[in-house]
Amino acid sequence: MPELPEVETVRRTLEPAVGQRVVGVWTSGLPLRMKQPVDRAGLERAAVGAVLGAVRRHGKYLMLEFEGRTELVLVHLGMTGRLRLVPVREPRAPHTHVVFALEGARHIHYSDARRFGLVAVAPGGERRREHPALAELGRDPLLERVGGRFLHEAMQRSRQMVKSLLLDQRILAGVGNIYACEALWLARVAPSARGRDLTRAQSDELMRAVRAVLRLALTRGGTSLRDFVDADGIEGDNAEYLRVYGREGETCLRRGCGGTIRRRVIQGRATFYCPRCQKR
DNA sequence: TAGAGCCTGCGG
DNA sequence: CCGCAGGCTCTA
Repeated sequence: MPELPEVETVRRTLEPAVGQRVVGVWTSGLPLRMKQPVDRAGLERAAVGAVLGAVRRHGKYLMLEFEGRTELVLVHLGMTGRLRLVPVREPRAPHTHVVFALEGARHIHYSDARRFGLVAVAPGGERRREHPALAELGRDPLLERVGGRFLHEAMQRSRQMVKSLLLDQRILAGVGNIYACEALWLARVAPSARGRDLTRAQSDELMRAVRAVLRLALTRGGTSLRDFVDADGIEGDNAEYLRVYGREGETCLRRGCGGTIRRRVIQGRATFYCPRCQKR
């Protein structure tokens, strides 16, 4: 479900909880990603009794930092994860796996039907990369200055298709299946092109396109195709602005193109593109 | 570096 | 019933 714009939308809507003290933690006991049970004792150590100091994000990961604590809570939404600020007496929605009880009027609920997500404890500050999930994370296109030169060089080291390289979180952190398709369309690059075959100019263009589609989606509160809602339960509007994703068989929206959008599977992921205006 | 696997829910 | 889903990880 969630790529960078959706995760950033959740981060922003979670901000009202900053400054509030955590008074308790509850976990369902069911395992999340890779059948890892949530470390309830770790969550208590990291959060209970402390004030939420900040909610940060890198790529698709959220980091909850607590004042005076050396550890942080790492959250990844997987495909169906939701992090919501709900009224204290609201019952837990189905598939709720973690609750942070705050001393104010609202609690933080993490729910995740498919349980592909992650809620874990990691070292804080500079040592956070010691957590395996963060160790190899690449550059965040909206938090760091990332140019076409970086992308171009990273792509030289592989012979994968450019679509797969955009999804590789070790290069750019935060791009997922929807925005990879959208950025490739915007940059007029075929998803099946080898990344290492892109010129430096194409890499510049692609990097600009990546940033553009992420930024635009963010201004619309993210893309809600089925599951995504922000911390207040509100859906994003970006789905109506997608140019290729999910539009198989429709006419290409590029002015004067007239091609027909196709769908093909690349590395197990549905890939939408216009064979007419996206170059190999 | 493909492919399977992890899970549940939805729509055809 | 079947295929499909916005992600990641482990395996051959």
